[in-house]
Amino acid sequence: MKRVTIYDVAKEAGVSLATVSRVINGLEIVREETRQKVEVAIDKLGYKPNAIAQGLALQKSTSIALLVPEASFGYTGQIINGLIDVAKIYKYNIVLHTMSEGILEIKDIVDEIIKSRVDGVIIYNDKLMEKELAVLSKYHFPIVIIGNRMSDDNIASVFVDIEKAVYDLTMEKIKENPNYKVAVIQDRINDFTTQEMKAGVQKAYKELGIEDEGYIEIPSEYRRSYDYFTDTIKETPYNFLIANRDSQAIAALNAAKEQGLSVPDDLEILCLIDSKYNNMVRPRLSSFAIPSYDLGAVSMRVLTKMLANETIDDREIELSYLFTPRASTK
Amino acid sequence: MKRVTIYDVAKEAGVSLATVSRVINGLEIVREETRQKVEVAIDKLGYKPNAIAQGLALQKSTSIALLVPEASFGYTGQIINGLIDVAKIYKYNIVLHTMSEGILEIKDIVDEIIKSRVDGVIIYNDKLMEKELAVLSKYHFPIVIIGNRMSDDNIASVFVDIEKAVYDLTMEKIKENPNYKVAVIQDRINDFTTQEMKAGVQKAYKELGIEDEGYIEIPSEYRRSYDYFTDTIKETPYNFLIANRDSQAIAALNAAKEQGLSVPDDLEILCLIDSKYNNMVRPRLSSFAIPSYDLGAVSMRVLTKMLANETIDDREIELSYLFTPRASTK
DNA sequence: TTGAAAGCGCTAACAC
DNA sequence: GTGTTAGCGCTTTCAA
Repeated sequence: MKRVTIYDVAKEAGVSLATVSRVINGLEIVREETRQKVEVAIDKLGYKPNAIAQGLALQKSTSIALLVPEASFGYTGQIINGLIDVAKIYKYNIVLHTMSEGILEIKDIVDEIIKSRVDGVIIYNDKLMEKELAVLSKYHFPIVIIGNRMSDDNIASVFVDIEKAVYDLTMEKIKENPNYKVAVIQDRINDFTTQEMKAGVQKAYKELGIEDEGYIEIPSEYRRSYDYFTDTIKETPYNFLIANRDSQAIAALNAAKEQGLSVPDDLEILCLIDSKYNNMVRPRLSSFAIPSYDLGAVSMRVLTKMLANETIDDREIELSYLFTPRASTK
Repeated sequence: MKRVTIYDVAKEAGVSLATVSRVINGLEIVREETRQKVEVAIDKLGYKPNAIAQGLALQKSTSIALLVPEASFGYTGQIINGLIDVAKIYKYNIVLHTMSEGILEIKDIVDEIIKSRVDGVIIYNDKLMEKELAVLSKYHFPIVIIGNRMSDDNIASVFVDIEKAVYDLTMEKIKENPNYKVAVIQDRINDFTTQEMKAGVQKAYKELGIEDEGYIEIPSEYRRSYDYFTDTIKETPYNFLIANRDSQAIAALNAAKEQGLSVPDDLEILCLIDSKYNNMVRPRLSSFAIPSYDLGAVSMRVLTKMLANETIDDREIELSYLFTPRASTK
């Protein structure tokens, strides 16, 4: 079963391959009658243009790369869905790459990606700090970062201001009652997000003249945060715990309940990411609904603009979260 | 910033482009001295072979397509991780496609995918029935199906025998006590899996001479299975509920507890898919640990064999699950 | 409006 | 061992 090429169609229709090319690209300068002939031939032969050859001739691939951290598809999944929906509209394919734990530097991965000749790349980052991402600006290559705020000639970003979200929340709590103790729980998997959250609480406390308050580091001897909280939560000096992922908040929630604490009366718990599981635990988990689908969709849209050389008014796009109170907070 | 091509390298090194090609492809017939020159030139110019052009010349793209149902990345994520890890070894790129709810027939999607000139495709299916997948055999194109048992000249499959898993479990229960009532909960999102599960219970019951027993259909007026169970679970005639996803089992679990039933004493609940959330609810959820990472990894490995024209001893690869009892079953 | 031909960057015979 | 050259399938001037 030989693949049918543009030559076969041309021969079948009795025209030149240039004409066939014009027809499949919808150029207007083809006489209606000729177009008909070509279309009949295309149908008859079941011809599909070879995207690879088109890519070579046009110097572009109509595909973009998506780079995500490994194994975290729970949250990333929504981002990917948003991204794919927009990509479909603009007829881009998505090539998926994952960043395995510390095997390669971001630079090496991006080198690999660029070599594969995609037209652009979207990086979802919840781990790398700004300085690690700085190398990206050396590439003369369209890049969109999800998670961090940064921009450059060929870099745009889409993000939620986590630091501000946590700051606002903390402020609200300690304004009501200056002795109220708010703390962020370390998320070992997401260094970057952890730092953002930590900066948020600490900024609030600093304004009250308190230093280095509001951060719970999970000691490395604990493999699971559940074990840590089981050991410590009864004596925790905090009234309000902020976790990144739902699973961390649930771990704290379970430990608290099992150690005889009442949530939210003795201890309030909240997580940033809103997932369906937030509604499945008891008490139901309050959260910031971070618009993950939108993060993906907006990123892809921005990238298509960059690829089309459209002017982009803002290369640092902040999306807003929605505080969603449920039963785990007062 | 012009892209550097093989010609530039050839000129820089003072050799022909054929020699450069040999060097980058690691062919042995290049004199060491020449190789050095070429490598120096490559480094100096920062040359990377253009994968698109290589694809054209070689008639292959070294990328494969992955087709998954939309929005279900929770479980699919592990499959993707397995797949990517193996893909990396064999230097394949993965182009991600999703199957939106009923918009297009599988045939149309696969047509699109083939047009993009990937070397093969892996389809994760939890929805389509065998007959819907049958159209795939018309393609002269390497396909691996995850989920269903099927094979053909250019089709292989990797799956867990869900029907058997459910059958075995049901048998065990009703052998202990013939009056024990086991039921499978409909999963509207995963028609195929639902049918497999249903067939499993019903086969067991049929061997006892009981027809059409053991299946709970969630009426369409209920948007969430939680609401359905809240209304009905107190009067449920069943002792043992089998769900597909963790979220369904958790819904039943919560409803049961809230309606005053004790799990597992009054009612046992179990789900097929093992996720971290199984350990986070109380009582902890028993499950079949379906090896999702392995499903992905094995599929990719099989596909690489098909692409390399290696002989494959078995095109229908069954992976085994591991029953993982926790606190929600006796 | 259509066709001829060059070129996109690379591989692989085939010569030398 | 290395160079020459003909494709791979398509787009796009430039002529006709």
